[in-house]
Amino acid sequence: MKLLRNTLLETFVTVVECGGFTDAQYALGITQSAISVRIRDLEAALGYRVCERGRGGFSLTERGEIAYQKAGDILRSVRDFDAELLELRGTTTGDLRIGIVDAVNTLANLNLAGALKRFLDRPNEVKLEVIVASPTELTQRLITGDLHIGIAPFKNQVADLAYTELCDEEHRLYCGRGHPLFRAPDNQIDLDVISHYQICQRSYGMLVSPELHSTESKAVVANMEAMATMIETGHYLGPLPVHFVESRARRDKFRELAPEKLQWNSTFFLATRSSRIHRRAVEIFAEDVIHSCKTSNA
Amino acid sequence: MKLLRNTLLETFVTVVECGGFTDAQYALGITQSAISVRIRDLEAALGYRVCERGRGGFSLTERGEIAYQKAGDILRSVRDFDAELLELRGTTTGDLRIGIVDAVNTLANLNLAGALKRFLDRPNEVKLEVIVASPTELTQRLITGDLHIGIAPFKNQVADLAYTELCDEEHRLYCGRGHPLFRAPDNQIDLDVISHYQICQRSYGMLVSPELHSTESKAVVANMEAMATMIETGHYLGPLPVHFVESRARRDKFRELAPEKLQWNSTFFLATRSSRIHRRAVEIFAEDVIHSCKTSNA
DNA sequence: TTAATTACATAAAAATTGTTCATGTGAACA
DNA sequence: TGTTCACATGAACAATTTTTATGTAATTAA
Repeated sequence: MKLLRNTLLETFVTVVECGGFTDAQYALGITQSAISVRIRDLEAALGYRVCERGRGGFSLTERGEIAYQKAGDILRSVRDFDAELLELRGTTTGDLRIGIVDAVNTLANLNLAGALKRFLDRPNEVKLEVIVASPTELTQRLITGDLHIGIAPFKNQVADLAYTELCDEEHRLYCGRGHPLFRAPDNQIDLDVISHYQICQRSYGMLVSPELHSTESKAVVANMEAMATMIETGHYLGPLPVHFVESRARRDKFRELAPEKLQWNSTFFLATRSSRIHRRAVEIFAEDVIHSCKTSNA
Repeated sequence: MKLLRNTLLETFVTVVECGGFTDAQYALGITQSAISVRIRDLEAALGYRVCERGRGGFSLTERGEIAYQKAGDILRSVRDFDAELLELRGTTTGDLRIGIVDAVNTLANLNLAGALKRFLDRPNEVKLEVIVASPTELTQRLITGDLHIGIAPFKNQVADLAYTELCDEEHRLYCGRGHPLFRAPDNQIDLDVISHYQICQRSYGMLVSPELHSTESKAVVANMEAMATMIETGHYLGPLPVHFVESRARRDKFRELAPEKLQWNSTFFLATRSSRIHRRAVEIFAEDVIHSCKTSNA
């Protein structure tokens, strides 16, 4: 590398260490005449002679001695400087603010924890920040630049953001222990029966089954844990992601209703700002998420 | 002179400081295309982009920011190095970066202007730079080599720096026109009375009168002008250097409080790095300051 | 004393590097 | 929809650096 090109000083130092021009030409890989010219130029620039040479032998002058010491010092710090700037080539720095919806940690296909591990395992100095919010809020904060990356089932996609499809999340309708339908036989449950009961909805309108659309719901919830709690009361039916129920050993507390007829998917996307050029950390983490998602689905 | 020729870094730093290529071409005295090529080469050498540019505006990338900081550092030390080697020739050259606290220009005993005149009157090619900062910041920048000489009331002296005492600065407590004490007769003012009023303090803890220590102050100020302004409001008492008040024809706007009991000194020092061998310019200017200080006190 | 050798200097030619000029491009603005 | 701005790019030219070839002075060997 040659950020600070410094032929004169390097030549001088090498010549001193080789004890003359003749040996230095091999060390430097140039001809003896080139060295002669370089030393002449150095002395012209300095305004004084740095060494005595010729058939009589090689020796530093008094000032040349001082110059040699100082040249060694500066060359060392220049090399350090070069190394520091080059190291930036591999290092990722800065803040990385990621926004997700709640309950993604059990979404096996997405494997967010895996992506984070992958990202953090590489050498970097990134400061991570993860926030949980609704898709609508995530969209807003991505546009303003408040977030760098959003992971959610974005249903209404906007032009300012770029979306990459990640995986599907399967939802079914559940009821809790105290609910009239909890012990009802499967064959007695159909859409018509279900429509007689209160349904608890998620507050952002993307997890609503089209079949249940007509039912007016009195309970609205903005969080997966809250939804589970509402269903556990036995007063409401409600949709939950399958992975959410299965991962928490709660199968005995919930009952799937008409699993053949009532199941629907929401698609998860990774979103970033499309306009501005991304920072390395953003690009790399996006790749990590997409990679770990593919791996999980394979 | 250019012992360490370094067009790329210098171009980069200049471009950053000019906020784009277009202005930098005048600062550097080359065409815009040359700049474009140089920045391209720099980025090729580094392996990453250092800045975003174009019609959309100029901005450093994340890494570019770091590179810019480091480049500035190395360029400073390279200039110092050049100057050191050149001084062996006999003349004084290079950068001389001096740091002072604010409001020293009216400190008669120090006579900084006199010292500068004396220095500049001698034949030399030194490029002067004077910056104003708090003693704490000056200490920091002296240690890093960012500054060559610091002049301030250094209270906490560190081992890495060498201090030479220069002179004392006398402080007294003042109030402004609108203040209740402004027209109070002298014999009614004592420490007890004073302690009932708000006192505005300097943010670096060296100009606080020991007698006033107990009083809790709600106003803190980092600059002498700001202190004067606060006192002029009539809401605060505050310490000011005597020379500051007297030199500005402001005696009628301020009133000294208990001048016999409340006066205290801060001692000004000249500080340089003790470890490293000084450059001629540094040594000579230090001598000039000390000399003009002695002359003023005589 | 003279010839050979060593260690470097120098001039001219060749190669390399850097700069300018003229023109192109794409984003933002009117 | 065209214009302008800020930079990119290619070709021609200029400057610098290196090599090649040769010269010179100081030693050393004969």
